[in-house]
Amino acid sequence: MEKQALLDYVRRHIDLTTEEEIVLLSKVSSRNYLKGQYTVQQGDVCKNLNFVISGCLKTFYMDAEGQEHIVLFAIEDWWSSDIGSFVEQAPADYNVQCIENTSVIQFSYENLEELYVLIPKLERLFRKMLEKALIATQQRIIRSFSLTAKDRYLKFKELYPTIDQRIPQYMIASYLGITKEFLSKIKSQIILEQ
Amino acid sequence: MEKQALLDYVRRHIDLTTEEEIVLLSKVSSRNYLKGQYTVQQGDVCKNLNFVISGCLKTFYMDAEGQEHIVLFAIEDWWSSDIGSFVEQAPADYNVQCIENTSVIQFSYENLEELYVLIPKLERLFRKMLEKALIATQQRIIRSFSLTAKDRYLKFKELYPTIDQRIPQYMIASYLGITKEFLSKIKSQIILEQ
DNA sequence: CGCGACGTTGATTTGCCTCAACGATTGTGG
DNA sequence: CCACAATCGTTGAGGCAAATCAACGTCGCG
Repeated sequence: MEKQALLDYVRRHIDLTTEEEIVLLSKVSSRNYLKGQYTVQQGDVCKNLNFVISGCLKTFYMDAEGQEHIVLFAIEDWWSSDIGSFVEQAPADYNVQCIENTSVIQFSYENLEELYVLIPKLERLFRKMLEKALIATQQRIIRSFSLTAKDRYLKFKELYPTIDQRIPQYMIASYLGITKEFLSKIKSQIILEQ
Repeated sequence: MEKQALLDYVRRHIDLTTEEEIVLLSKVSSRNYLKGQYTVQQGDVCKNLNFVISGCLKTFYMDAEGQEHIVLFAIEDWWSSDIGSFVEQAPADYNVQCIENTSVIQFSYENLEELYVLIPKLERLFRKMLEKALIATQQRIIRSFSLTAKDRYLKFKELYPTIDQRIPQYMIASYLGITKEFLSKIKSQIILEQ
């Protein structure tokens, strides 16, 4: 069942006893979303931290002009939430929406706080997850400042080949910080080159 | 002495017993750097996580054209390191350099790993620190995509008024992802407006 | 079939960069 | 105490990457 994928993930980072694994699973729940559904909306408090079993989500900011700016994509084995809203239990700055039919394991804020007490090793798990997320996010800032749009796109394909093939181009453009028109021009230019 | 500032910081996030505080302090060391000195250089393995007591550091990436791109500034009560290099104990992508004479408390990689075992509560402290860092870094990406250079500068001044007054403009320009010339033009434009 | 979602292409505009020259300030050694 | 270099900031001319706007193409689906 779906929770097995979560256990596999956890076991790659920390060692839990069988009892601890049972406690962990007793405090999470699984949920399915349809393509297009939101798991968080700007202004709401983000109640869950989601571990993605299958499918794909985007976390995005909607600016004053109605433009979407994608903070991150999440696919299998990734975490998805408005983390600021979740940890502060404050209104969300971002929207999180399913790009495909999506299955997740949910940690509610209260249950996760309980779990940290029941299984202190989980602090370590999430510390490591956050380290990775921070490193990746810093690298993305550097890429956005030191590379041209074309090179950012090529790097994106290199880093996330599976995502590139699954989602519409206009979302990739948003993630890269460019318009869909310009990404289209970049792609035709790349095709001409080879 | 300097280590008091670290204790104050720790106490704001977790509760340690007196014994634990003593253990913690026994595993860290304080160090002073002069303006211009590096705490990490690109290619070296980052051996320490630094908690800033006084002074200011910049973490930056030097690209193929020799241009600096600033990942973050760190002042009093902030953490400074190439976190990717530190957690993987792998060659650093970034340089960390002191912009002022700087005093830090250092956690060596080995001592921090020991400390996580001796005082598991520290996992929680660093989890929270990383949450904050990730949230701030995500917000910076959104700002860099949704705001003009001028608005990013105004936001920077709003978020980090003390940093703005302490460091040369060309570093702020680098942090904002623009050239020093263009920041100069932005500033003169702002002055004209009021 | 026809509509909506997504992608393409071209003309024009613009935000920001590059390059170059020129201050202003500080520090340093003769 | 002054020359001078180094460091940092300013200003202007010209150029380019990417945005905007608009029109059109394509495909899947109710």
